Amino acid sequence: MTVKRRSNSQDVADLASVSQASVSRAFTPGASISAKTKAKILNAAAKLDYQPNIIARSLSKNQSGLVGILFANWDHPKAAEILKGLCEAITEKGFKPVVQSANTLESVDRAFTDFLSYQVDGVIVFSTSPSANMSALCIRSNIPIVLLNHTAPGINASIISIDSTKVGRDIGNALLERAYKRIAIVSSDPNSQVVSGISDSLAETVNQTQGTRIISERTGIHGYEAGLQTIVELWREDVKPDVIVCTSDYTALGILSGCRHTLNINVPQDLCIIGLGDIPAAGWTDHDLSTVKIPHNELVRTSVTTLISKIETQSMDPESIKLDAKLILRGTIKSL
Amino acid sequence: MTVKRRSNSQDVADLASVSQASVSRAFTPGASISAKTKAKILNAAAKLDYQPNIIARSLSKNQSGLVGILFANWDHPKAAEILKGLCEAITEKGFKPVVQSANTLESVDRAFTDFLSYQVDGVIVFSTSPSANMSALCIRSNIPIVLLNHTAPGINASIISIDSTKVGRDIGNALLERAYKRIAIVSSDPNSQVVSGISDSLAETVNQTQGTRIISERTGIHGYEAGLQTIVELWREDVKPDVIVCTSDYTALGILSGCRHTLNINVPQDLCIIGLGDIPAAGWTDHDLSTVKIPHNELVRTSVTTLISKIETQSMDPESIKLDAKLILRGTIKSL
DNA sequence: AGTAGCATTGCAAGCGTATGCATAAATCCG
DNA sequence: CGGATTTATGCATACGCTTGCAATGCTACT
Repeated sequence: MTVKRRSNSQDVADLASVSQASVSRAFTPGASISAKTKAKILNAAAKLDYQPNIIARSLSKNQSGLVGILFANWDHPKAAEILKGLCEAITEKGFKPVVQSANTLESVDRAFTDFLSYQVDGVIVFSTSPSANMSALCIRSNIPIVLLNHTAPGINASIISIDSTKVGRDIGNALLERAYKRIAIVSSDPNSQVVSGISDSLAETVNQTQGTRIISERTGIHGYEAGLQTIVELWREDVKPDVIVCTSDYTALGILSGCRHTLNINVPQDLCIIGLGDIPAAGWTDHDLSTVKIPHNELVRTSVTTLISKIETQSMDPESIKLDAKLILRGTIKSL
Repeated sequence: MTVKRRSNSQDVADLASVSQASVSRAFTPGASISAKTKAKILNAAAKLDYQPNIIARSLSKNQSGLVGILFANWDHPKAAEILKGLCEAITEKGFKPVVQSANTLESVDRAFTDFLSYQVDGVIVFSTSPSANMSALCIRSNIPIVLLNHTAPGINASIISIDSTKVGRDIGNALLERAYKRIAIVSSDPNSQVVSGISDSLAETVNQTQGTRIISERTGIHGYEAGLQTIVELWREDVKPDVIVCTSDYTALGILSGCRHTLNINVPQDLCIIGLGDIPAAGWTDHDLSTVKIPHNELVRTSVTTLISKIETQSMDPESIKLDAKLILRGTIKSL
């Protein structure tokens, strides 16, 4: 079977007896063309099943309409939701998302190179751990970049994240009000700026009150099973915490399960548990986990809006936007 | 600040004192070029921070290296994992994934049009409910299309899915062996071919044994809360099921929770519960849900491999591949 | 009617790369 | 060493579109 060639603007022009340039203008919003010829052209185009070749358009307009999404944090409980949001918002703005998965540092590097090859107009990065080369890549690339819920020191990119300082303060205050004393922090990624922002501000808040303090901090704990194991270990210590602040809901649920089924710890009387993320399971009556609701939708939309506006204004000035995350108190913290 | 223009092959050619054509060849694997000039060119390219403009390449090669992913089923528990797998496999093959979210029928249509505009070389569709226009679009588009775990009647596309007939038979046999009698089927999407494949084959299997039968079938039930509610409703009926086959683990977990905490139903003695998907929570000791493990990784890899091979061989012949899904028996079914 | 002013159209030159063809250089073999 | 063959390079064109510029057609006003 012969491959049927896609028809191009010249074909349409011939059929409509106009110049190829007019066909182009018929498909360019706001171009100078009379209603009559435009109709004639659209008609012919429909007959030939023609639609503009965006690749070719990109070449002459020197912008591809492609937005790169560098996605590293696939384990994030809301990964799908976030990616969906990104893709939809990008599409809505008239661009197309090109997704690149990146786990290792080299792959980040390669991903950026690839993006540049594809002439993407901008890049959104979703990754918890910052990468050293990122900074260099941003400068070299000369296209706007937005980091989603993730900061990196001295980077030439816009940053959209939650206000982790406020989250830490809110948690601290909630704990102080309820006279909890000994706080343990359990986190996954030791390099996450959001996590360290929360714990720093939490520490600062509770340190103002005599007798309340952070007694231990564990990192690299990730997921339900790891949580289960962690609570067992923590409970072997001489000084046991009466609060566990956990930077992942899944881990927090593992801890909670360990308390209830393995160790018979009375939650929330003897131990308060606070997660992060507000995954659906956190709200299930079985668990009723206190947690922090992260405004993913807003984060996502803000990222895209910010990026696109930078693309359209050709601006490279980095911007930093912090959104509010709300502390949700459920059954795993004493009620006042 | 003046925008620094990206350097192009001509710039490199000038710097290396060769023709532009040679630069092109230096970046084309297998092209006719001497090692010496190639080195000289790569050297110059590095100095100028040059890399080929793939958009321009696409134009002359008449293939973009883009693969469209039409993703509708974002609620799928493994959505992120699947999308990650697709993106990585596609990248690995030297292509780039362009992701398009599609919920409504019109958006599917628009997505395809957009894909064609972007000259994608092939499309992978992940969606449970088939769309009528899909078929027409496939034919019109003249590019290979692969449907992932989703079939559609008379469609001109390759289909990669689990062997739902075998799953239904396996479940049926497991139930017969344990002398369960009254089966209820609870499913989410009434249009899913995989779901109907399972229930048809399950019905066929159990119908061979006197006294065992499917007593009710409910569709449109989706998620944990819906499951909770469904079991309450089912338990108000005169004839109660002693098996619930549920085409989503989340829903199954909701049902299970309802049994244990609300209705005090003895699982698995009085009621057997079987889910679909084997999400992590299904394996948690709290739940210990019997379910069907779907080989997502294989499905994903097979889809991509199939698509890419069709792209490379320019073949449009649809292919249908069925992979095995394993029934996993845990605490929610009687042990033999 | 004549002309200034504007809206519309066509012409042609790009955008950055690939590649067929012709030519030049290198290699081989007797 | 010379001619035949292979390999390397350059030239020029094509890919499908946009857009500045010039030419044309039209409207309105004096």
